[in-house]
Amino acid sequence: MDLFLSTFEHRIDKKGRLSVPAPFRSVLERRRDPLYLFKSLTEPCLEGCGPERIGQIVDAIDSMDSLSAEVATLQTMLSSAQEMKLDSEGRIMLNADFMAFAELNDAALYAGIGRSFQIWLPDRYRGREAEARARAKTNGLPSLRLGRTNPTSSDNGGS
Amino acid sequence: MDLFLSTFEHRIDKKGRLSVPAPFRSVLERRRDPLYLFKSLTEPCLEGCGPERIGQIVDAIDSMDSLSAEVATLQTMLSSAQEMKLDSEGRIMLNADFMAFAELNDAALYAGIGRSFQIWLPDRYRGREAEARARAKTNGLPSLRLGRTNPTSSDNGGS
DNA sequence: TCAATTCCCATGATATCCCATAATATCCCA
DNA sequence: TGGGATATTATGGGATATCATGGGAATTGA
Repeated sequence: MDLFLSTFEHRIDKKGRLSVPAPFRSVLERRRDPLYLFKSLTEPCLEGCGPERIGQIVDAIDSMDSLSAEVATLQTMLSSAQEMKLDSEGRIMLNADFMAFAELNDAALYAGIGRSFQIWLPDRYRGREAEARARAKTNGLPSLRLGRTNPTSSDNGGS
Repeated sequence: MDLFLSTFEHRIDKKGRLSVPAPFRSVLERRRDPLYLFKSLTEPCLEGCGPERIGQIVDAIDSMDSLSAEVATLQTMLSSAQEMKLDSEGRIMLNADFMAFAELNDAALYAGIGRSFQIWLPDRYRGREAEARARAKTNGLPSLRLGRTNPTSSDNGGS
């Protein structure tokens, strides 16, 4: 299983182009997956993933009551989602909406979080990381049960 | 699986013409599908889709009690549906009924939601989006029961 | 005949393609 | 193991194609 891991900071050039980290590209290429980006529902960042997650959202909508608030939320995700075409150098172009939403200007930080990754304003990401580490020190770790999954545990502490 | 995703805002010119976003056009062209529009049953917007969705509605009606209120509702969708012809530049012309229903004047916002898309008055759409995002922040994300791939997975926090 | 469409062409903005380059990482062989 | 040779990567810029949009002319239809 190949995952999106580690962080990378890249420049956004005058034309709005942004290189996708080569390790992320090779994950997608190995799976012959296109890349999708959408605006996070909860944080000021963009989310990147492959088609399977998009498909899950589409299927979930079809199986739910179309008048529910949850469907509206999921539709909001899809309406901001976009299949990104990479140029021959492996770069994407962020549209104005994406740029404004994550408040990006001339640089972006990729943070791999397993099955998906996020794109942040670099300074904001580093601030959040510091906060998260401080919280871990005072509040202790979230319950993480690693290794041999015992029968009842829902594995992948995800996200 | 090619889907209608992302949002696009386009101008409606003095002649009433409105460009269909190129990515939406290429989805339809790839499938050699005509484009259908109809008035949403639940919201002040237009819905756009290919023939398969129209067929689903027809099938649903056929399988229901023809005297039920639901059938009358679904028939309303069909009776407002119209096959749109695109001009050589990929534009459609909205009739007066469609324009009035969605309260459009000189601009329209396309919002892709997977297998179909919607056409909104831009400001109204953005208001709805803001509401949905606020709701997601306070109420949390809909629990995406991710596929049938892995019955034990607690969804790893989507956005 | 008049109004409303449809066809065709023009145009500016913008995305995409293709090439170049510098820095870094990887390879290879002594 | 070292160190030069080679490949990869991120980045930039000019040329080209695509797209949204607008307007005039031809065509339809009542």
